[in-house]
This record gives sequence, C-alpha cells and structure tokens, in this order.
Amino acid sequence: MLRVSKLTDYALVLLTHLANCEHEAVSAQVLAERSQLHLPMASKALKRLAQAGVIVSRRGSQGGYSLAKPAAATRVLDVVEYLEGPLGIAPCTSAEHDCELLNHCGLRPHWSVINSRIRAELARLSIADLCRPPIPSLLELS
Amino acid sequence: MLRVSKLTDYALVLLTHLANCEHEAVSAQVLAERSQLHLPMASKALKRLAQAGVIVSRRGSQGGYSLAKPAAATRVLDVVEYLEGPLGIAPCTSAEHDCELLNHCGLRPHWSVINSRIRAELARLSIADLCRPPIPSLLELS
DNA sequence: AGCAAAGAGTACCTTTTTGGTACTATTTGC
DNA sequence: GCAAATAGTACCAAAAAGGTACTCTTTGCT
Repeated sequence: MLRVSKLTDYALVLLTHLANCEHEAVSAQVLAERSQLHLPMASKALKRLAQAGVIVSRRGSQGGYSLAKPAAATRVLDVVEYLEGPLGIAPCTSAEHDCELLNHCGLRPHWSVINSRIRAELARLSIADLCRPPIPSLLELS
Repeated sequence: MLRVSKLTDYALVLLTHLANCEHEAVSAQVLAERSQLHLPMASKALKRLAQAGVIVSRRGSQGGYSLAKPAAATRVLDVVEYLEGPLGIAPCTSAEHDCELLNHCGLRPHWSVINSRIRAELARLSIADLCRPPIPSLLELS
C-alpha cells in the first residue's frame, strides 16, 4: 500500500539514536528503550542493519552496536533498500518480473520515472538529516 | 514494500484503454481482453473506479464503462488514493494513527516531506499522460 | 413479455507479507 | 568460568493481497 514496513521505520529510529552516540557501542537493550521498542523487534532490525553493513556490532560483554560510517554518509535510501529490497513502485517495476501480461501496456516507463524520483528523494536524506527537523527549501517545495 | 497493489496497476491499465475510446461505453469483457486481464479482476477494478466516480457505468445490454471526465482531467494520484486510501509512506504518517510510541522520535516531519513529494509526483500525471510515452524534461530529472 | 447482456453486490478462499516471539548458540570481558 | 551481549534459527499469528464464485438488478432488443 505504498508504505515502508514497520521494521524499516524502527530501523531508522534506532539509527537516529545511534547517531547521537557516535563512536560508542550501545546495546540493543538501551537502544530499544530509547526508541520505545520491544527488545526482540529492535534486535531484529539491528541485526539486519549489521548484515547490511550499515552498523557494526561487537559481541560479548560491553558489546553493542555503532554506526559503520558517519551519520551524514548513510543515506535513508540505502537503509530502505537493504531492508525492503530494491524499490519497485509497481509490480512490474520490480526486478525478476517479466510481466508478459503487461508488457504491451506502456505503463512501465511511467512507473520507472516515478520510481527514480522517489529514490532520489530518499537518497537526498542521510541519517544525520533525520536527527534534525526538516528544513524544506522553498525552491524544492512543489 | 513501497509498492502499489496489483489492483491499482490493473485499474490504471484499464483506464488507458478507456481513454482510447472516450465517449463510448466499453464492456468489462472487452476491456479485460485488451488489458490481458481475467474478467473477474477487471470487473473488480472497474467497479471500484465507478464507485470512486472516476468512470461511469451503464448497466444492461449495450452497457459498459466510460470515463467520467476527460482523460487529461483525471490524475493518477486520485486513482491511487481512491484504491489504496490516503498515501502514508510510513506507518506513522497514515491518518488515524496516533503513534504514542514514536511521537517523540522526530521522524514524522521527514516522512511528511517525502510523502508530499510523492503525492506531487503522482498528481503531475494524468490518465492522458499515461497513454503516451513519458517525456521527462531534463530540468526535472534529478 | 421475456430473454440475454451487462454491471452491482456479496461472500469466500488462498497465498503472501508483516509483525512478533522464543529459544539456542556463540563471543567477549571481567 | 560466569555474565553480558549479539547471532542465528525457527516458528506463529494476524493482516493484507489476490483471486474466484455466485446471485441480484438493470437495460435493450425482439
């Protein structure tokens, strides 16, 4: 329904908290509390982020998670695509879909345009941006 | 997963075919064939479009569907929102969600900005536009 | 009047995705 | 060796998506 999943949303919230303690390992437990999430869900999200290389983990006592790169260097787009797979606004714009049925329908190119606009939008934002209130420039507002 | 449903996709394909025979009632049967869809699914989509007022229906023999307004006057955004409900890119940006948990998370304003950008994108396109290949102006391409 | 074509309405079912939980294994610091 | 952490796996439940079937009503035509 044209919406990111809760897991993705959780992940971004967790990342903003991690961005506030850069260079410091924070446990899933603490991050879950700060984000008002249940530990199991926070762990799930953090694990995925670690697999994607967005954050790094340290196991064992005194372990925890920290950002793999400066917050300004991690794009929201990357987080979304790591957690949800490549963006495909319409069924036929996903990879691995050949769409024999709709191959002749002419809608695909339009979806592609919309798709790349959305990707561009998500690419503009970094985790660091999420930590501040948005300041949409008047020029860019439509 | 940030995707419109198949029903919405079907609806838009059907609308492009309807746009090619304006002022003429076309039966669901014929539209389904032209769109390479099974009749029941096409009917479902057409019914929803008629309820939304995007197309008008005539029952009985020689009946069928036709556009309620000129193709250029129906926005893709309207079709999408009629079929999927108001756009809400993140769980917390949907209506009727108070988000006690994430109320303090600061992400909402960012999602709102992204949301309105996507809406603007979908509002730019009309059904008439979908009938032609997209001509993205160089200025607007990011 | 009656028949057939067509949409309207409703109900149901199956599959997939999402959201969430539980449990065990492994690593690390003290 | 113990405790604090993450890693991995498996599982379950609820919701949404996708699709089908069947009946009712309207309309044009003969």
